[in-house]
Amino acid sequence: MPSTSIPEKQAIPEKQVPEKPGLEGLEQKWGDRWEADGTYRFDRSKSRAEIYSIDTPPPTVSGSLHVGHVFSYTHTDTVARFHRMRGREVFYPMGWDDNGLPTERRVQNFFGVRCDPALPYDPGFTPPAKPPSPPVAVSRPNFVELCIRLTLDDEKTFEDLWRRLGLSVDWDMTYTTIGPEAQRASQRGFLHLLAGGHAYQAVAPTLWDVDFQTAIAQAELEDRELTGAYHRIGFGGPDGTPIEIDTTRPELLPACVALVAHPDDERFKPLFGSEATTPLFGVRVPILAHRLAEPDKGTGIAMICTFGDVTDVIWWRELKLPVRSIVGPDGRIQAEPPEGVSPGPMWHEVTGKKMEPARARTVELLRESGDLIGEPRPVKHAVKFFEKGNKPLEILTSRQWFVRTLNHQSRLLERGKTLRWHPPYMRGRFESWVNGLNSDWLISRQRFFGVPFPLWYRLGDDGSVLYDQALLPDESRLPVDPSTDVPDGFTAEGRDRPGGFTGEPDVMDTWATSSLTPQIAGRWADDPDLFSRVFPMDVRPQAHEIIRTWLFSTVVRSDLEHDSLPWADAAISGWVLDPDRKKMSKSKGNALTPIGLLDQHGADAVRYWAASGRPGVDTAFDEGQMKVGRRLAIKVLNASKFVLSRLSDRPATADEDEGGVTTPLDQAMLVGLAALIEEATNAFEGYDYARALERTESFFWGFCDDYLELVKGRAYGNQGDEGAASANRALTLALSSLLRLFAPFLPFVTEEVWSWWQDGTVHRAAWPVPSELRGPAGPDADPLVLEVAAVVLGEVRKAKTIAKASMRAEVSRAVVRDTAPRLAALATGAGDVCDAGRIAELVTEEADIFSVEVVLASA
RNA sequence: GGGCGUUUAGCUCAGCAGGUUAGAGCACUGCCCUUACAAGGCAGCGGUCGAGGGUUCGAGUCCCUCAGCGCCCACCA
Repeated sequence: MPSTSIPEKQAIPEKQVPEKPGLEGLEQKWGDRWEADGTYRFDRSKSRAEIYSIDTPPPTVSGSLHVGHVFSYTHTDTVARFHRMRGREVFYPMGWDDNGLPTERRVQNFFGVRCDPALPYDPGFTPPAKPPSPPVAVSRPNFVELCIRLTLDDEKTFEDLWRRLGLSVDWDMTYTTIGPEAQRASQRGFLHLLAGGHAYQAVAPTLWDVDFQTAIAQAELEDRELTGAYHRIGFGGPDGTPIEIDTTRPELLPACVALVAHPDDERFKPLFGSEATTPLFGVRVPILAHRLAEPDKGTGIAMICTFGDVTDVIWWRELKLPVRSIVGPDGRIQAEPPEGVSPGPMWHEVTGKKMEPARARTVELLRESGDLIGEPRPVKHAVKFFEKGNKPLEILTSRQWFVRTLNHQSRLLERGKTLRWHPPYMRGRFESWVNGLNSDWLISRQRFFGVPFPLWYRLGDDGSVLYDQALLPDESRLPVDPSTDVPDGFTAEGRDRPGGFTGEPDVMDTWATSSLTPQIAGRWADDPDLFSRVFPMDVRPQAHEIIRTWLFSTVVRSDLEHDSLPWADAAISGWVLDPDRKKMSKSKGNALTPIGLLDQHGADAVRYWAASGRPGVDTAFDEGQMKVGRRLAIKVLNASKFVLSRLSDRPATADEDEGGVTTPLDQAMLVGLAALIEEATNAFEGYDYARALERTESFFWGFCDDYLELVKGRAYGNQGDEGAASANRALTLALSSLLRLFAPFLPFVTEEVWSWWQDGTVHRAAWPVPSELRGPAGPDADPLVLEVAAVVLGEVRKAKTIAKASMRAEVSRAVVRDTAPRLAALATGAGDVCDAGRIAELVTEEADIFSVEVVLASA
């Protein structure tokens, strides 16, 4: 039997510089370590002033993360890391947006189920092993359970990717937009809106997606260019003369309620007040005047249908016209004709048809009846679609929930002005959206996987729904599902019985929930203490395309609920563009999965590319930049190795903190670095992480190429102990600052190097300040010393290159001509210049124009 | 139709308050195993800064006009 050896206590590794430093394994090593040490754990005992809180965008989990996500989430992470190092306690939760249509669709296909809100909850339900056809009907709670089950896997995958990328999220604070806390917050928020008169129910024309069979909000619209056709149709005029109108939607003829022309249009003035007769259906409709009718569009007179487009809605409302609707929720011409239309043969020709066939048939009929004038003329025109949909939207009349926005547009604009936008011009998008609002915010959806509206209605003795008698739950009951829960004062038997109650069947739109992400993440409904410490938050990072949805709706909710902005800053990120300058789509991005990029280039390298994309600017996808990032990370390792191995060579008695920086060249480098710290700090405070990175990187390369080369010999002791001590002291000071400056961008490699010689994590180390370098540099430090030395060294290198000589080649004599002050600066660094350039004799001559004459020893 | 952004080397981009011969990286060319680094280093080639006007001693940088590209918004029969 093999002896069981007691595992030896894990030896704490000596702080040391590896012989051959590399990037391999750093992500696993430090990822595990950060998790074990709780490096990014949020300390909720801190006060609001000490906390920096981030309203993280919850990615939609019914898909996969793509490079665009990696891009923008990296931006936020660099900012989070900066503020953490500045001493703020960073509240950086991660949310998953699992609520909504995309998840519903996946669940339906994956499990072979469909949701029927009328069914009771079945606690023992298990989905069939194979998706059956037709799908199994399940209750809403059962359906929601399946949605949650399916999204859990995605959420794990997403978390793994984020950890791999090095996001400094506190993974104990994740939330989901369908979880109980989110439901509680959503329902509580809704009840408050209702109590405050900000939410209301109305039967009104709304945009309707016939595939999803749900109402759609203005913010979810998308214009798409389609080829349609103008059809010229003759209406019967009052005096028998036909009135010609142009329409792209002749199938809506039976829904026609009026004709309309501009009030000043002389051609039609005589007709206003009289009636015309629709072709085929023979319905008499009034001829009216309205300013929105454009004389030069079509024939100058249009037919108003209920409803062909949003202009029809305006005409219908302002001209107080009747509704003559013909389209059902499924997108087909309904069975019964509307009032005023005969259920005769013409109606039978179109009823039950979808729009396209109905249009085709109507055109045939018009042609047969002689009411089609000329042939249809093809036209390209913009048609409104649900952004996630495939069919043109219809406008249907239905009962929906709205949140008032139109009555406080100006206050919302003020909020937008107070919010600090990064970059500032993004405010314009918010303002044009608010100015363009044409209806209140429609928040109800005729779907299932969303937060239910927390209310029921009384039923009349005849079984009719008494919409004005809503039954609301006490807040302590939240979250409730009215499809299974019972209102106070009723029993389950009363459901859907005359005299009883019925549950509100609709759910809230996904934006109605995610408009509360600050409240959800801050646990507003569950943990008021926490909420008071994080809200209003510091920053909302997000992409520009959802300013009109997510950003806008969050501002609305915070305004109504808290009378404040939800955050002080909005950091807007751009898109990732593929090489064709198009937005990188998921289909194209699939060839380049984020995990694949991380495998190939490493997290620090991918982050480097992402962080080089400036705030708000669309950025080209560029693997070349990742290679550059990787090279930078390797350079950090090697340069650090040089600096620190010098450190360990020295006798143990050498105390780093005691030594002074006495050499002017070292002092010059330190004051240059102090200036960099100032610049990088300012850039970060203005959310310009890209500038901070660019400046730091640029300094770092100069540091390696020039300063390191110049002081190398002296650091080894070529010029005596004091010079060596000064160089080594300056090198370690510089390395410490540079690592901290790079830490937000390259968290893995900087942490690795930090661990070679420092205690604790670099990510909780203090962000560098200029004084820590200006102090040791002393009051007489002159940056010119390094500048001139570097230029002279460059000229010497150039001479060697031209002579095809090695950089080690000896220079017997070098003559530097320059102005007196610059020569004076050079004189103080001459020892290092000669050392680095292997110059035997350095001669200076005063001159107006800089030049260096180099004589190689062997030449 | 209104608005915003953008247009700088072959490619990707800096150039923040106007100031000496316009910068970086990639790519390309040449040289160099130099004791931190050859998955490296050093150096070089390459641009009349979208077009045209204007302000200024001086403009890539400010103003006007125009064009290309992209985006946002709009009551597109």
